[in-house]
Amino acid sequence: MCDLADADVATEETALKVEALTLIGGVDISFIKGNDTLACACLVVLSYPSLQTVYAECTMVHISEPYIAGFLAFREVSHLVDMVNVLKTTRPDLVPQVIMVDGNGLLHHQGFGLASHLSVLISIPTVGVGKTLLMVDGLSKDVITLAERIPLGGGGEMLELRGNSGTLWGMGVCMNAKVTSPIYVSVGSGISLLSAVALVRRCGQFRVPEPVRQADLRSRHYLRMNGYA
DNA sequence: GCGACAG
DNA sequence: ATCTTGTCGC
Repeated sequence: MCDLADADVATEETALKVEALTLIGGVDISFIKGNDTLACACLVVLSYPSLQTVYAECTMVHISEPYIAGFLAFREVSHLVDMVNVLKTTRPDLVPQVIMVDGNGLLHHQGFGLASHLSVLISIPTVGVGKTLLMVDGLSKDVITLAERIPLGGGGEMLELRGNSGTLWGMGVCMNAKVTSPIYVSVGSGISLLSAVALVRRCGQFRVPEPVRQADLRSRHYLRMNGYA
């Protein structure tokens, strides 16, 4: 028996071993209440496992595509790709081995959400982290209550997100016993679901894993600091 | 037709 | 996504 929390970060040959994991990235885009075309994109890099922010960049971006559930990638990826490319040329020493995205990966109508798009475009593994459940393949709110719940060390648990077809789209994850509402973890690419869940659970005690949380906090802080909110 | 709908 | 006050708990 092995504790899930100690599992490798991937099961493929190109396995990203935990021992090799030193940097985790996080991305998020925050919007302004009355503005639909101006937003702040943020990319952060945290040391692992200490979770200290070693890089944080915020940039105002022009949003040209509307928000349509299922098409989030068309609205946000280009800006996220830009930020990663800046990091690659500016601080190649801080390019993370994996990036957590505020959006789904496999948990998507076409099995290819924002996290999947980003991963492919930047050639870096990603983990999709959704805060609300995207109903796909028969998934619904009650699936959360009927789902098979697997207890995790630390008091948390993960809930299988299985659709009518039997497909395992992702996992509902509660960071610890105190967190009631789960986040929805799904594979972007370059990492297995169980490894993604194990990794997410090692990213703090808040409902949202630290990399995504930091990107969220910083992008919002940036907007306020520059007189938008 | 109706409901659901990541951020 | 964003708008909001107080409130409960470590």
